[in-house]
Amino acid sequence: MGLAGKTPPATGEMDRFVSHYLLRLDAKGRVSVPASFRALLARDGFDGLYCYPALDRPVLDAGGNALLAEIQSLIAGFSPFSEAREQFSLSLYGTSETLKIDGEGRVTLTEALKAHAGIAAAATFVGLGHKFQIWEPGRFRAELAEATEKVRAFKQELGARMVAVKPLGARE
Amino acid sequence: MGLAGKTPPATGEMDRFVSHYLLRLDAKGRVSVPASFRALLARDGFDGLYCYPALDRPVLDAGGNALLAEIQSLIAGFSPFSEAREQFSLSLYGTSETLKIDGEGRVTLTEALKAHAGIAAAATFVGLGHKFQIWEPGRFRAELAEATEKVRAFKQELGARMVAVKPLGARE
DNA sequence: TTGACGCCCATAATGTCCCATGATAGCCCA
DNA sequence: TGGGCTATCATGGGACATTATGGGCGTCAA
Repeated sequence: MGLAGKTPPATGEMDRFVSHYLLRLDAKGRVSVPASFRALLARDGFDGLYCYPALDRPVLDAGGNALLAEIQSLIAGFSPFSEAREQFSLSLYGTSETLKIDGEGRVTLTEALKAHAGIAAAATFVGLGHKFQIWEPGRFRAELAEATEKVRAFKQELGARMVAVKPLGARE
Repeated sequence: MGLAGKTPPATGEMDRFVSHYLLRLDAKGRVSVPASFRALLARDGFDGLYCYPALDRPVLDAGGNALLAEIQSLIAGFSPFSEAREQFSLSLYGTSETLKIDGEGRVTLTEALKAHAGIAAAATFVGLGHKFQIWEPGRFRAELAEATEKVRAFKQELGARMVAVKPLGARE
């Protein structure tokens, strides 16, 4: 599908995962998936939650068809029987879970998933646009601070460069 | 972005956020979004209010599709699974909120947003063209004074330089 | 049996919707 | 040109829906 509008978003609804939420796990190990995320997954036509441990950091990537499509295209980019393709398929598909979402909008993370992210009593769900991540709250705070610092530095550098290139009245 | 509008602006309507308004939060924490801003958001085809804490100052940036597009294009510049993309998404989308606008044109700022801007009892909405900002009134006054001073100085410098380069009023 | 997991209901807190009010600004018409 | 009439706006508050969370029971499999 194209970039142009599709299903008219309902009130305040978005076609991307945004914001972040801190949710607690109950005694049975269940966590509520934020309502806004659930709404997006439903609109995306995905029943359940596609989830896997991120390759290089202690966090879980999750989402619906949009995420699945991205992974698919990544793997499709490698030649059919290449070593790389096998490895990517194995590490992405092989460790993925399709979690069931119960009537109240909760999921139960597997032990492997929780262990990878270091999640125990609570989890932070963070929207990244086409997908979202699930972090151990403390680690999320640290990561957010670091990421924000990087973006800030980038913005300043960008701003400085613009001024250098267009000294006078560079109007948009 | 193009200058040409899409939907013909009605009488006195603008295709940019301009001017500033001081609005109070009610007991439930709601604030009215200035009517002229709402009209622009509606014309922009965005239902709700996209809002996030500014990177380097105690202010909130807000807007509709135009603002969203700006962020999206920044992130789209990084390759799908790159570290940079993940961090930019985390910081930009992760701290964003899509606030719902109620039937009376009000929004409820989240605690995180209010904390970042230092907003408690009132807020100043300031038009910045394709987006607008939400300030704590006192801070806005101070910032405005400072900015005005800077612009004044810059204008004088610019005027002097213009005279040197293009002696006679070369206007667009 | 003993869990692990599915499905159901209960509840407190929050968020959303709807209607009411006073103030303002714009408009029409004499 | 002035004077009121009305649509719009900012604001207040109550009623109701949704959310996150807790816990009860069966079922199916070790």
